[in-house]
Amino acid sequence: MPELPEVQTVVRGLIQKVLGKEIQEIIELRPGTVIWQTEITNLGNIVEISRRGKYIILQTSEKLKLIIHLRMTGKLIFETDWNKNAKHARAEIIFTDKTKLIFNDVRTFGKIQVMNHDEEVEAFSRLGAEPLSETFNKRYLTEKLLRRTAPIKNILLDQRVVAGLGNIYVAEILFRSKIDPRKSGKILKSVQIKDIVKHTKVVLQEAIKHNGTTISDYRSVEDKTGEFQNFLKVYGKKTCECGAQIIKIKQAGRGTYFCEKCQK
DNA sequence: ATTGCTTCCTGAGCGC
DNA sequence: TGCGCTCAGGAAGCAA
Repeated sequence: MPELPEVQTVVRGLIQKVLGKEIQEIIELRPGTVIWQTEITNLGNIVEISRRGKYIILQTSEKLKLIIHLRMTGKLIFETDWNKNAKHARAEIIFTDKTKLIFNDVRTFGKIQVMNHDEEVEAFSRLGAEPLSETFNKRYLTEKLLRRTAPIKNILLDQRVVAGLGNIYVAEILFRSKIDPRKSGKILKSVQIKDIVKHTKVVLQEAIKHNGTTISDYRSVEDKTGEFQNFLKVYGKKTCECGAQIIKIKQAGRGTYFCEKCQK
C-alpha cells in the first residue's frame, strides 16, 4: 500500500522520467478514474512534480495540475513502448514523444484529478502536518492528542493529524516507540509523544532511502519493488526480535501487529 | 468535536 | 479443478 515513502519514491521516479515532457492526452480506460474539474484544450508540459501527504502533484505549463492518489493498489509505470498495454491499466498519460505513464490499479480506488493550477484541492484542506517537516514536532502532536480518546494507532492513521502515514509505517513507528497501539492518545506521556515524533521521522527517512516497502502491489515508476520490507520489525511478522509472539488484532478495520512484551 | 462503522473493489489464499 | 468464503485497506460519508 503506497504510503509516504512509496509516494515519495514514485515522485522521485517521475522527476527522472517525465519532468519536462509534453502531455499529448490523458486516456481514461476505466470510467471514474479521471475526474475532470476544468475544460481542457491543451495540457502542456510537466513543469513541476511534488507530493502532499499521499497525493502526487503534477503541474503543467498550461496552468493545470494533475492530482493523483494511488490508494491501495495504484501504480504509475513509465513505459517507452507506446503500444504496450497493462492488465489493470485504468488510465494513460500519453506524451508527445510516444512514451507514456500507465496508471495501473487492480482495486480501482485510485484517482486522477485534472484541475486549474490556482484551484484549491479540497482534500488538502483537511490534511495535517507533513511528518518530515519542522511543523511536525512534539508540541504539534501533543496538541493534536489532547482530548483524543481513540487508540494511538487510529489517531496516527488519521490524515488530519499527520499526512502520509498508513498501516505499515504506523505499526513500525509504534514498535520502535515501544507503545501499545491500543493505548488512548490522550494518556500518552510526554516522552512517548517525543518518541513517536522521532521514530516517525527516522522510519520514513529510512524507508525512502530503501525505495519504500513492497508487500504485494507497490512498484516504482520503473516497475521495481522497494526494499524496506526487509527491515520491518512487526508488520506481517510472526515473532518479535525479543522472542515473543507478535499479536495481530483488528483496529479501525485494519490489521494491527504488535509485541505485547515490547510495547506498553 | 470525535469516534467508529460502512462502502467502494479485485485477486490471493484457503478449506472442502 | 472449482466453488465459496475471508482477507487486504485509504479515505469519504454517515450516524451516534
